[in-house]
Amino acid sequence: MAISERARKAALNDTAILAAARDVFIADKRAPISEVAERAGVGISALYRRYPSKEELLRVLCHDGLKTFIAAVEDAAAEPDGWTAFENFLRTVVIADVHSLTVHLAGTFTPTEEMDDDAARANDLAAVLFERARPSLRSGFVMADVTMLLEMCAAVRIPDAERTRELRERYLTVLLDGIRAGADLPGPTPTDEELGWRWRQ
Amino acid sequence: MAISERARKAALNDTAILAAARDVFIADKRAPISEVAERAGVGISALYRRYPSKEELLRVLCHDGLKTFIAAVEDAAAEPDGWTAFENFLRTVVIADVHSLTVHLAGTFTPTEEMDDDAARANDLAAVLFERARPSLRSGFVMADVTMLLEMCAAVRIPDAERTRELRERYLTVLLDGIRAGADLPGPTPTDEELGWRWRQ
DNA sequence: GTGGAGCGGAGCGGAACGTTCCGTTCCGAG
DNA sequence: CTCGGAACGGAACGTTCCGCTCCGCTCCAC
Repeated sequence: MAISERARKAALNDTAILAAARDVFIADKRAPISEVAERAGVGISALYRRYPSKEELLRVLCHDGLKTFIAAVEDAAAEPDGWTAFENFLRTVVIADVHSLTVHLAGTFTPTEEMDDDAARANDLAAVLFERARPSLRSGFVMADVTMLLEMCAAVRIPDAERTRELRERYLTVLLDGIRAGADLPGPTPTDEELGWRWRQ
Repeated sequence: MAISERARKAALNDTAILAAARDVFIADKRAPISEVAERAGVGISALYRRYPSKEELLRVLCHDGLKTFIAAVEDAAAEPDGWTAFENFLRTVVIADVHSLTVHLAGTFTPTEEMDDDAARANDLAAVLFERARPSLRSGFVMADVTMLLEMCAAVRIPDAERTRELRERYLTVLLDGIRAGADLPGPTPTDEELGWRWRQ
C-alpha cells in the first residue's frame, strides 16, 4: 500500500513538532507545551499523540542533540591535522547549538540509561580529538575547559537565530585564539563533579 | 537617643535580606520571594515591610549592580596604562558578578528613569576606558563586543560561588588573550539594537 | 456510506506564587 | 510592672499558569 495522504500529513507534523520544540525550548527551557503546539501550527493533542509527556519530548530533544554531537566528533576526526580537526569540531557544535539542546535542557527530565551511555561515548570521542589538538594549546588547558568554552558560546543569544550564529562564530574565534596563545591559566581546572552538577538535579 | 536594640536587629535584617536576594536571584531570576525570605532567615513580612513589591526589590538590586559597575570603571580609570586599566576593570566587574545583577535581571522589572540615566553614564564611562585600550586590541573589536564577553563570563556558573569566581577568572584570561592577538574578527559587530533587547521586554 | 486515524482546543485539577493579614513577640517609655 | 506599638512569622487567599485529558469534528480509505 502506498503512503496515504493522511499519513504524509502526519509525517509532516512529526518534523514540524520537533522543529518547533527545538526552537521553543532553546529559547526557554521552561516554556509551556502549548507554545510548542502553537509554533508548530498544530493542536495540543497532535503533540500528545506522539509523546506521552512533556518530559519525554524533552528527553528525545536532548538525545537528538547528543547524537548530533557524536556525529560532529566523528565527522571532524577524519581531518588529518589535529588542530584543524578540533577547530572544525568546535565550529560545527557551536553553529548547531548542540549545547542548548543538551546541557541547557538538563534538569528538565531524568535521563535514560541509553543517554548516559551516549553521553559517556561523546565524552570519550571528544577527548581523543582534544588530545590530538593539545600540542597547539596553551599549557594547563584541559578537556574540561572545552566544555566551559562551549557553555560560554551558548550564552551568546539574541532573538534572531541566524544572527546569533554569526555572533557565536565571532566570539568562538576569540576563544580559539585565546586557547592557543598565552601563559598557563590561573586557578585549578574544572573537575567532573563541577561540570556534571546540572545532570544531577 | 542611642540606636535601640530593636533597630539594630532590623538593620541587620536589611543587609541580610539584600544579600539573600542577591544570592537567590543570581541563581534564578524567577525564584519566588519566599526563597529570599528563607535564605535571609526572616519571614515574608520582613521583606514586604522594606519593599512594596517583588519588582521593587529587583529594581533596587539591579540599580546596586549598576552603581558597582560605575564605581569599577571610575576606579580603574586612575591607572595610567590603557590596557592595564581596561584589564583591571574587566576583572573587577567579572569578579563582582555585576552582569548577573544587571543584564541578567533585565525583564523582571520596568526600569526607572534614574536607572536609564545611570546605564547611559556607565556606558559612556566604559567607552572611554575602552578607547584607551584600543591600541592593544585586535582590529575590528569594538565596545559592543566587550558587553558580549562579559555575558560569556557570566555564563560560567556552578553551585559554589567562590569556585565560580575562580573559573571565571580562568576564562577571562583566555578571552583577554584572545582579544589582543589574531586577525580581524568574522561577522558584523553587534548593534545597540541587538544588545539592548533584554531591557525592552 | 461508514469506520476510524488524526486532530483541535476547551476545560480540569492542582501546583506555584505574589501579596495580605492576623496573631505573636518583645523593646522601651512611663 | 504595664502597655503601646514596631517588627515579625507564616498561614491563607486569590490568581495565574500549565500539564494533561477528553470530547467532538474532519476527512481519508475503502
